[in-house]
Amino acid sequence: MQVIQAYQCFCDETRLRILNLLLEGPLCVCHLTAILGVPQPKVSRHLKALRDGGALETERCYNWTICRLPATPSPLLEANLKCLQDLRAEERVFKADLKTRKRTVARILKDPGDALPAQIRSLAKDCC
Amino acid sequence: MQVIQAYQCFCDETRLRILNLLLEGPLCVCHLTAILGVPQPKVSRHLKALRDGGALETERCYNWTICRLPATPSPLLEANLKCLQDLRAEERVFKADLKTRKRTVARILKDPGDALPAQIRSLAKDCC
DNA sequence: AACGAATATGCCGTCAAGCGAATATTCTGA
DNA sequence: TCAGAATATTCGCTTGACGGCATATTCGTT
Repeated sequence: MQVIQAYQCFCDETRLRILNLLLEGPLCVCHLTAILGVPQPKVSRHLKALRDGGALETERCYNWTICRLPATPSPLLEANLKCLQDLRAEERVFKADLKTRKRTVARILKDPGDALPAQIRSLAKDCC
Repeated sequence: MQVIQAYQCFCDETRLRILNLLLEGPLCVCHLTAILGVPQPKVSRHLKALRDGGALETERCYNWTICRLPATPSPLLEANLKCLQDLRAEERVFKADLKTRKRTVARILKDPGDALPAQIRSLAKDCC
C-alpha cells in the first residue's frame, strides 16, 4: 500500500525535523545539513525517503539541490503538515531548529561569501 | 518523540485494516481475528501497538476484549482517521473487510450460538 | 477442580531501516 | 582539463519490526 510509504515519512525524527524546517520555505541540502547538524549522507538518504513518500520535491540548480514541500500536497500530507505545525509547541527540537534556521539564513543573506556561489545568489531569496 | 510512535500505527497494513474496521464501531478480538483472517497472536500484537500509540482503547468483559477507537482521540489521530475514511475508495482491502464485517456481524446476531456466551449476549449490540 | 474458549506473551528466525565511513557523481570555475 | 564544492550512493554493521509457533494466562462453565 502506498499510504504506508507516505506514513513512513513521519516515523523518523530527522525526517520530521526536515519537514518542520521546510514549512518555513525551501532550503538547499547543504543548509539543511548545517541546520540539523547531522552528517550529510544521512540527510541525503532521508530526503530520498521523503521524496519517495511524496512529501518532498527537489529541484537541481547548478550543483545545489533545492528542497521544498510539494506544490500540490496529497490530502494526507496536508493534514499531517498541519499537525506538525501544532507540534512545534510541544517539541523543543522543532522550535530550536527554527531558531537555528533563522540564524543560518540571516548569516547567509548578510555575507553570502563562499557559501553562496555568484550564479545562484539570486536564488537566495527563494531558498533561504 | 511520542508522535513517532503514533505514526507507527499507520505504517502497517494489518493495523490500518483494524482501524478501518473499528471506524464502523467496536469489535472484540476474536471477531477482528475472524474478519481479518490472520493468526490471532498477530492480531493481538498489533492491537498492543495501536494501544501504545494511543489509537485504541480496550475493555475487558469476562474473557472477551472489546476494542474501540479512543473516546477522545488526539488531533493527529482524528485527522488520520478521516484520511483513512477517504482511502476506502482506493484500497480494495478496506472495502472487502467492511463487507466481511457485515457478514460476520450478521451471522453472530442471527445465531449467537457458542460464538456468544450467554452473559455477554447483551453486549452484542455494543460490539458487533 | 478440570476443562475450554479468548487473549496475551515468549522465543526465535527473517528482513528492512538506519547509521557511519568511504567513495562516486555531478556541476562549476579556473 | 583539473580542482573543488555539493550531493548521492555503496558497504558493512547494528538494531528493531514483524511473523509463526508454542505456551502462558484469564475467565467462565461444568
